[in-house]
Amino acid sequence: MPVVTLAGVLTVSTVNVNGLRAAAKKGFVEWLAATRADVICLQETRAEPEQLAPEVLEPAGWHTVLAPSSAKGRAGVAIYSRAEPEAVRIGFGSAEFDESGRYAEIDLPGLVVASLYLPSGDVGTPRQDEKERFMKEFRAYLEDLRGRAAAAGREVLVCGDWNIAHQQIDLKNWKSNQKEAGFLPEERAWLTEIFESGYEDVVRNLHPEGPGPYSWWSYRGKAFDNDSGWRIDYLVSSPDLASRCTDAYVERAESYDQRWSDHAPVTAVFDR
Amino acid sequence: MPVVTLAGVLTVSTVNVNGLRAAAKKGFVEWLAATRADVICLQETRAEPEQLAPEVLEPAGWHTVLAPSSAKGRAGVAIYSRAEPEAVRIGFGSAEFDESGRYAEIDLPGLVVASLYLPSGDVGTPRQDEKERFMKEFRAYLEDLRGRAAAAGREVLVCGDWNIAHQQIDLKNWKSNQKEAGFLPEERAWLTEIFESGYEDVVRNLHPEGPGPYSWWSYRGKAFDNDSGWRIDYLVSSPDLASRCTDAYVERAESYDQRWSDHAPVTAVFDR
DNA sequence: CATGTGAAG
DNA sequence: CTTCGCATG
Repeated sequence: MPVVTLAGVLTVSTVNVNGLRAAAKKGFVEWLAATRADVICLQETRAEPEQLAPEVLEPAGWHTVLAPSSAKGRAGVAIYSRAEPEAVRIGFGSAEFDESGRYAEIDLPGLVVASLYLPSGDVGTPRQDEKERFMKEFRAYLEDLRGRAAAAGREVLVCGDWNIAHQQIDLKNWKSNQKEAGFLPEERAWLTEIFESGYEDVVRNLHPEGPGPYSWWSYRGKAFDNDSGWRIDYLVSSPDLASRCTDAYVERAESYDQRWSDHAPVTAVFDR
Repeated sequence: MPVVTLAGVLTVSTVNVNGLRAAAKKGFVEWLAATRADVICLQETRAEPEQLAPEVLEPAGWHTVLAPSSAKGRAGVAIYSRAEPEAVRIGFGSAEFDESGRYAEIDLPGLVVASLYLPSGDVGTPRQDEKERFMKEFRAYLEDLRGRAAAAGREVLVCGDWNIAHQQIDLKNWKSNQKEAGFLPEERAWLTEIFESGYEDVVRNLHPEGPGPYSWWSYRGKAFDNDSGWRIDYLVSSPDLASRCTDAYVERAESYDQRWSDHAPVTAVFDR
């Protein structure tokens, strides 16, 4: 294991990069070089492998999995792992979504790690219907995954941009957003179901008090400077792994111009 | 007449701005404030009036005429004049092209000034057919214009991006461009006809020797730094006005990053 | 307000 | 290589 990681622990980060090409030019590469994470899940890569610079596509010391969307420039997830995956799977068995660059998972010893990019949705448009279809299908998949992983002696960690703030403490302006995609009652209830079904929100576990920590701030207006954010990026794990989480935090940039995405990395540390 | 202009002369500039909004941010506003021109013809404004900042739409001391295309973000011509026009006309009586933001003219005392943006064309595509249709219709209009203007006691000056280099001395790499739109034999012959029909190329009149002066350099490659340009922006005038032209030049930027368009202003000075 | 695409130049 | 429109976020 490379010396830069921490012995005895597993560190996992997830971040929606909002275009990996743009992020790479603005600081992602430096962040990648400095991080001590063992596994990194990316969302919204919005690139084909051929469009990526070598230091992004094949950074030294990392194994990379890319799952681009069949629609150019849209969605796309990736997983970077210092250890070589025992298996790689793209999609979750959905005819509609497996080519959409929204889900990939890898097997590591005793663990399945997934990168998820749930559709954003947009109330009153076909995007919201798409989000609902995805939620329904993915909910069933999570149940399936739990059983399969347990049978194989693996914990589960689904990291990504879930595009839903769960509770009032998960976004700054909850009152004005009750009818907006990302904080609809049915979306929140869907997350509640998942968290009551035996999956855990490891950041909230360690930070039961809000507000935040937020992981996304719109580029519009002064959202970042006002900390007018949303917590929509989660690391969702099976219970035993959750119980081994010793640290969890958002790597919020110090200033607006140090950002390389509208999301910040969310990182959790687990005892091995 | 404003003090910044030159007494006893009429100065006219023409420039393809390649997006007036972008140009305004990069230096067009400063150029406008500094110019001594009395009339300015713009092409490729690519904006609706509402999209323009006040200092561009209604600069102090200028009367402005905007002729946007009905296709958003495409083409568009404009005329800025320090004197109030006696009349304004958009289009040249063409069913196909009058809404396409490619022609506008104003009457000034003793003079008709027009801003023309001829289609660029692209060999082997419908764009080239469009260019040919435009050329045919516009050729007839020029004949008509000559007669009408003369009857009204006005000279004619048609300024703009004609998207055709006339002779070998009008582009750096004429050999490799003989089959490219903008230097096709039939396009060159069309310009020759116009110049032999009693319209004059005032810049070439004063600068019979080439190469150039070029007025456009592709953004691709190192065209500007290598002065690999084309002379496709012309001030085309009736003979009496042409005989009064005392100066004519291209305002080439000093360096690549001082440009605010891929074209440079072409300016001519006439004794009044 | 920002990232991509695609047409156009 | 650049502008702009549009879709998406």
